[in-house]
Amino acid sequence: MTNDQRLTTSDEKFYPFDTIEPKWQKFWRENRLFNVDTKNPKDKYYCLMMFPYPSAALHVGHGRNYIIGDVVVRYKKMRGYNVLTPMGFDAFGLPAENAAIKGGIHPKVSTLNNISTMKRQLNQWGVEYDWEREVISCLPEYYKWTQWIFLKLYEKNLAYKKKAFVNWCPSCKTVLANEQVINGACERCDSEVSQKDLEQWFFRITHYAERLLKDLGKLTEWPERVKTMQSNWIGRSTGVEIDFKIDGSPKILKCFTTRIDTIYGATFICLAPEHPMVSSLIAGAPNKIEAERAIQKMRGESKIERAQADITKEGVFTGSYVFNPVNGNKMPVWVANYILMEYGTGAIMAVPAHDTRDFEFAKQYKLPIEVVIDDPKNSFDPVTMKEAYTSEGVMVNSDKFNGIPSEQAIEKIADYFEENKFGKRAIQYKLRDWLISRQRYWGAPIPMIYCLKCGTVPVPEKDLPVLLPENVEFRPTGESPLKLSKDFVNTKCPKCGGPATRETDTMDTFVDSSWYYLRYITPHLKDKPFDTKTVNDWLPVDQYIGGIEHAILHLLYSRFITKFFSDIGIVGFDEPFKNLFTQGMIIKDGAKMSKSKGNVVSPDKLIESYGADTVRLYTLFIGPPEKDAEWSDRGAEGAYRFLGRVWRLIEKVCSSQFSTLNSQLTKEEEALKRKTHQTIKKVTEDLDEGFHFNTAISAIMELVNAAYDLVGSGTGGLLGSPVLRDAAERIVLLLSPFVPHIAEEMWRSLGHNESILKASWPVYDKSAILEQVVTIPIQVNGKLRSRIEVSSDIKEDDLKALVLSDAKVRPHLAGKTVKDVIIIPKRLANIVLR
RNA sequence: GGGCGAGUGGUGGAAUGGCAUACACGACAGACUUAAAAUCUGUUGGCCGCAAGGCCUUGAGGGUUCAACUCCCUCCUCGCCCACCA
Repeated sequence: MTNDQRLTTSDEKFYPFDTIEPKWQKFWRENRLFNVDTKNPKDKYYCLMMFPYPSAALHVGHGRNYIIGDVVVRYKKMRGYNVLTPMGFDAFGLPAENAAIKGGIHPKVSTLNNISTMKRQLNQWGVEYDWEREVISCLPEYYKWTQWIFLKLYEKNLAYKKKAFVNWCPSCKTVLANEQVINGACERCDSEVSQKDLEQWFFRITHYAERLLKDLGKLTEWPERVKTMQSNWIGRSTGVEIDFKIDGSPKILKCFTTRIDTIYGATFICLAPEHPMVSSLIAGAPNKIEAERAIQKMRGESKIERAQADITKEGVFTGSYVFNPVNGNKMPVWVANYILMEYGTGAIMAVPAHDTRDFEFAKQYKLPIEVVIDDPKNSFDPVTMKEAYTSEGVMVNSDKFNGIPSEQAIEKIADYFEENKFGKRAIQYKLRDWLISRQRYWGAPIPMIYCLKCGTVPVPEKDLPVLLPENVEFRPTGESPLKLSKDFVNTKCPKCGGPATRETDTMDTFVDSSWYYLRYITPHLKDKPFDTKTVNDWLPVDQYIGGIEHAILHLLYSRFITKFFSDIGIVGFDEPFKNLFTQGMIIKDGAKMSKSKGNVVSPDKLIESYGADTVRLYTLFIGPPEKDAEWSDRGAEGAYRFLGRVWRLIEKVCSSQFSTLNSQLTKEEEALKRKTHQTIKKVTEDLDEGFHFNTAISAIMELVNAAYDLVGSGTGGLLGSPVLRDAAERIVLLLSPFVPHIAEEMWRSLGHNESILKASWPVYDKSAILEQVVTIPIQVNGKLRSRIEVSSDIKEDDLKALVLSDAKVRPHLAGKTVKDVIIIPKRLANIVLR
């Protein structure tokens, strides 16, 4: 029997969660406790969870995101914030279309069905939203504005069409953005991605590369990890672009390098096989036929082959030479498979002595190696060198730059290049423009028209939305299914009225999700995507919560769109998300939950057996929320047991008679009061300083245990003490963000008439947490030997004396000299012996 | 190859220079019960010891410190991200 099969066998429930949960869910909704009037932004707090793609059903892994968000929302509400918490669906996308091809159900039908299932699940979890603001990206009232954004980008020359080698997924039969290619494979289906020369629409995100990078500095409340990933993805590097004169040609060959200090060691040039100058450079080569064949072969290598660092380097000499501007040396020009056309200028100066790849290539093709940087400890001989020396060092064989440290030479030689017009300083980014065309049906149509007379014409704003036709064949052909719809394709040119055709590609769904957080603010506007003033009142988002898998894609695109909106003056901020929290995955049997692996834990059954509060509590208690965590049904059972314990405690308290005021608290009452206030402090700090739900919950567990200790079994103990009643009320309040249904029910049982959401978060009393007596551990040379109880305001000298005379300590001091006694007030004493 | 993160009981984890193993799961024992479940009460890092107590223990090794899971150095293992990026 595995540890998950044995669930509670008792039919008896610890408490009637099956009646109280639906009851309070209905109550919260009917009383509109989570609905917000955006006209009143006083004390606003915008808490946003990444909206989901509507797949068949949610599992407990998805739940973590929404539960975390719901805790934040409820906590902030109790702290008096006006909390906006909207939800919607990222409803365009491939899975629905693939399902339609397989099962024949229209994507719109299956998507809307899935949405209603997911809404039911979200409701059952007790995660509440302002559903009046729901946005669904596949509906015309939403994608009209996605298309509008395209037009605005086009207007500003930030959307453009070009023919390019693009990533093509043969299984999804569509192109992919660079961000969607993982190790040369499709991020969705893992098929090997090939290259295709296609005419496609791009967004000029590179125009924003510098700002996207620089402004990461403003995002002080984002995880470092996400910022590092974005910064690596943008990949800024500074260097020099060198103009090489070609022997026997008036043309110039440009190369980018970050290591201009090694220019004297450059012995040849390498071009990417796709470099536009390749054909003219090989024109006069003696081995022209052979070279052309080799270059064709290199071009045919797939991205996945090319991406492997251990692939054998291949190259071929073009027959042409260029001159090294610093010394006039003639350098042969090669074509090599390790040069990428997409980066830099698609051509490099090769410095075999100081670059690992160039070294390998030079050895293979017996090209000269010239050392120009010496390691202060070693001197290199190009003949015996086993590998390239890529670190810094001292310049040698570099004419007037000899003897200076190489890192200084970078600046000096760059100046020298600019003075002599050999080239200029340049900045390169790894970030590429965002390819947004998709040859698929289930997406927002790109609002462009092609007229034989007028060329490419944008759809006028008044004609939006360009509606996605519903009667369409879904068979994937490698071209957009929209091409098959004559009614869609054939149209009139908005300029000349003549016959014209529509663009049939749809937009990447990441365009839909790059602006949805703005639509929530004024979701029903008919004449614009959002109202600028209201959006400025409510954004940036105060807390964004979602999965780490969006660290680059969605978060980078959203930042780009926001900066664009800021530039055209329709928003008054240039970063959309102030705080970002990325939660870890829930793992089952060592793997991420997925239908294909068959390790999905459905919340439905768990909620049926234990209730939503149990699922919530366990999900929050499982571990630090930013880390991955292994799901165990047994753990969930423990959470259920705890809620049963709390329920019975409150029952006991409710059925007791309470004396009004005790003149003098007993020792036990003092202890419970202190523990209560310490717990308020701990839980509040855990919620304020981060998302430390697991430790907050364990603190409440400790308080419940302490209360039980004092209640005793049966009727004795503290029952009837106002201190106990006070503790009970605080327990319910502290628990309420985590387990809202049971908390609401117990709150009413304790005699309150208003929702616990309207109650204030408890505040701890500073004087109540002070201990009059503290236990001081005593160490001798750092080893624990004894403990003593002392008054917390004891004087240091008195404590020293007590420590040295302690019965358990004295034997350890025998025959030794006390060198020092270290006292850390209220914490610890350490006797240092010689 | 580069970057980031992690490594603590049988398990999830707590402690960010000051009592290592909080809280929970599991296990064991007891109470209740005809019995079981549930509940309640204990015990539960390892070794030695009847006990008092002692010794060891946070991936390995070294260092700083009165004091190190925590800081520094070297190494090992795992995870994630990036990767022929010039």
